[in-house]
Amino acid sequence: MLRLATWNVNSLKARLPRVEEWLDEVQPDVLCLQETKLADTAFPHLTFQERGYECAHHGEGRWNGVAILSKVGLADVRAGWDDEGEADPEARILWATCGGIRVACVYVPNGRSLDADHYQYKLTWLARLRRTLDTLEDPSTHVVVCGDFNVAPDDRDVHDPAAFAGETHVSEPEREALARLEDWGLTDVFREHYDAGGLYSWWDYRRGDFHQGRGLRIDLVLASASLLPRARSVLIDRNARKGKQPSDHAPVIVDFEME
DNA sequence: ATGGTCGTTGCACGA
Repeated sequence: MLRLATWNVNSLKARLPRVEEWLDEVQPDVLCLQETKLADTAFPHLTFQERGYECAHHGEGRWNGVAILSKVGLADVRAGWDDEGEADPEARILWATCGGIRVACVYVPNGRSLDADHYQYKLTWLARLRRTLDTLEDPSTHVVVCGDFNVAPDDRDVHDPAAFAGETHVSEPEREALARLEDWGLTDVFREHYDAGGLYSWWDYRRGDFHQGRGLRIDLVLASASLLPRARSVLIDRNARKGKQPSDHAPVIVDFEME
């Protein structure tokens, strides 16, 4: 079994004790982290090496930052876009091959508001991700694209769809951009296993939203067709959202049956 | 109706 997880930790520096505790409990083989908010030189490699992980980090310092931790190999690491276009001004995508899976760890731009430049950046970013998938050398490879997509795929993933009208994370262009990734051959593993709404991965720190069950499901594990039938279980670990100094996101864990 | 809470080489801004 290969246990893969993704978790937006909202600052790895602030969250390191929680991440260590969680790693010891859950023991994923591969962990993708978003919003490390660290420079590469500040990444706590030793903390993870002690637990048997090889790590790759793509950071910029204050904001963003993505990492992949793996106990099952970490090969062909690529940070940022692998195309002829301009470098991304923000550290939001990292690739590595782990245990026979080509893994992309993504932190999709938030978008802020529908009229913001950042929203256009979000749409452009997602389209560029689709084009990157189109250029993968061997389309038969097992592929996982996981992370914080900042898009709720459908209204089941939103606690109050009416209240979100006109906001980011639920707009049709974003959902279409996500659907273009799925068109390539990726499937939202959680949705493949559960039809129910009301299961979320992010809750605003304010207003007691977590306690009140007001969240969004925006943290996704997308798996290629070859890998999808190997997913034995998928879980949003909402326990990790409880207690002292939690991230505002919960990890998503998938167990894949591998050879 | 409004604001609320986290994080950051913080004292405003992003989420």
